[in-house]
Amino acid sequence: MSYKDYERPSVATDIITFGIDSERAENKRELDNKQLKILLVKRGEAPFKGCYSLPGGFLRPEETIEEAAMRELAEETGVKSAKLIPLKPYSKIGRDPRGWIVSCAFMALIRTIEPITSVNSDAESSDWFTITMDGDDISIGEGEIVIKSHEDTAESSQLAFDHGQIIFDAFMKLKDEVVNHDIIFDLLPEYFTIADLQKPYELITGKREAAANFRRKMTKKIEETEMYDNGGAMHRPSKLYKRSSEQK
Amino acid sequence: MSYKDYERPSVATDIITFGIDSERAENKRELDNKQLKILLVKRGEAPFKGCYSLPGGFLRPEETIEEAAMRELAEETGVKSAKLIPLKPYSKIGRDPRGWIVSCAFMALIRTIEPITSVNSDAESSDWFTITMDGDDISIGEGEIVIKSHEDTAESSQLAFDHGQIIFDAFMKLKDEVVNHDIIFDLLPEYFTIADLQKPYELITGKREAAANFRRKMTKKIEETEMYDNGGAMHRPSKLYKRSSEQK
DNA sequence: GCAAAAGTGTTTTCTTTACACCCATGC
DNA sequence: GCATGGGTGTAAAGAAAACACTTTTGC
Repeated sequence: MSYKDYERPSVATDIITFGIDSERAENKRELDNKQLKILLVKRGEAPFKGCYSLPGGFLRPEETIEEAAMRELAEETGVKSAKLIPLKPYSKIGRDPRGWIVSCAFMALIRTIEPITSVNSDAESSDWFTITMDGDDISIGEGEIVIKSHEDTAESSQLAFDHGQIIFDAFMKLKDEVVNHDIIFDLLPEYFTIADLQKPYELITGKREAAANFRRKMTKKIEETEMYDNGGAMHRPSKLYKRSSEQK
Repeated sequence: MSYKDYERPSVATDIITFGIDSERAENKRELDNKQLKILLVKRGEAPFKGCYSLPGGFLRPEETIEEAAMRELAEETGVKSAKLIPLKPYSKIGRDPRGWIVSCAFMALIRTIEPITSVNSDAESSDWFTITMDGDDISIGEGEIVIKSHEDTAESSQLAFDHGQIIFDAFMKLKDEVVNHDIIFDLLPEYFTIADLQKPYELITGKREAAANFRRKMTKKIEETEMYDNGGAMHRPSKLYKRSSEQK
């Protein structure tokens, strides 16, 4: 019996894209409001029509899964440049009512959030949603979607398929990677202030850092430049830094 | 156009199994010789007939990829109990000469190395091979197979498919998990001495640890028992410890 | 007694934390 | 001047590394 005689599943990929959004503060004294956001699409077709889901789609011949993930992300959301990090395969029986579909999930990290440009036929609309963590529970948007760590996350939300589980797993992985590796830099533009670094760090790890100490912890990993940033704010302008070129 | 109209790849899984092997020292004064080993099978059929490869096989309907991995591991090598950790999907075009095959790779950790019992038709024989790391290069067996970090690992060895790459990626992941999480305990039996803990730790991280300091670093994570271990060795017997029950 | 490993204690060094304080900016 | 964040200094607390030393075992 050859391997070709086995039945084959469809292979899909789902992508959870993280980005940092900066919103100008109303008060010119204060810092920009930063938020961690993820990219969701509203499904325009069954199954789960009207639900939110992660962008994704099916693997095609002559492409790797990474290429498929980048292609789907661009098609459904217009995002073209991202760092891809493999998550894990999701293959539970019945996870997709359409049939036997295995999804290889990826996390994508982008440096700047651009307004959504492109939308293809599968998706009704795609948009950025704020994601926050409180303890081990995750909330998306204005409290619309909550993923509790100790529940069956696939069922407990307005999210399609097992995407609640994927989002939960991804957030935990992101947190782990930020703490143990230097993946936070993949969420920042080339030049950034130390506050640009600290706020996202805190949003993801869930821990407040003392500014003076955080600065020292990071100086090993960054280089200072001769540029300054001050969007007309009423306080001392901040030096711009970049990731140090060694030991990347 | 429905998703069903797309061509589908075959989905496989490959499993890299790590275990710690203890060999009685000849000198009754000395400690057991411990080695990190991985499980390879010698391929009995084309392609790559005669080459070594990771155990693995195709995903079947009505099972998850994790279940497929455990099933294939048991069928090809007799290993029945293991902790599975997802690696990543391997999908490069042409990675398998038989056709379009995507492999979801897993790492499996076992607590005790048993002699190989079962061998199915696909594999000519399966066996444990010592794996060592020197810098970023990895050697398998008695210097028979070497995987260099900066070469095209898929080509440079007697390993089938892209399994050299998978083994390399897995070792790096194992090292990372041992340093940053407490995954070393999944390679040990329930009760162990501190030396049982230290030697594997050093083999995987590639760093020697001072015994007194290593002990202190680990005491937070383990509990002592009232049992002692001394295989008739000419030195003070060691207390047996177990992983602490909290914060697992 | 001897060699080897088990285990404890102490000192030094480095890292993390907490907190006080000065600097620069726009209004 | 004032509020706010940028940035430096310093001391205390905690963790990691280095090293000396005692304990226990089988022969």
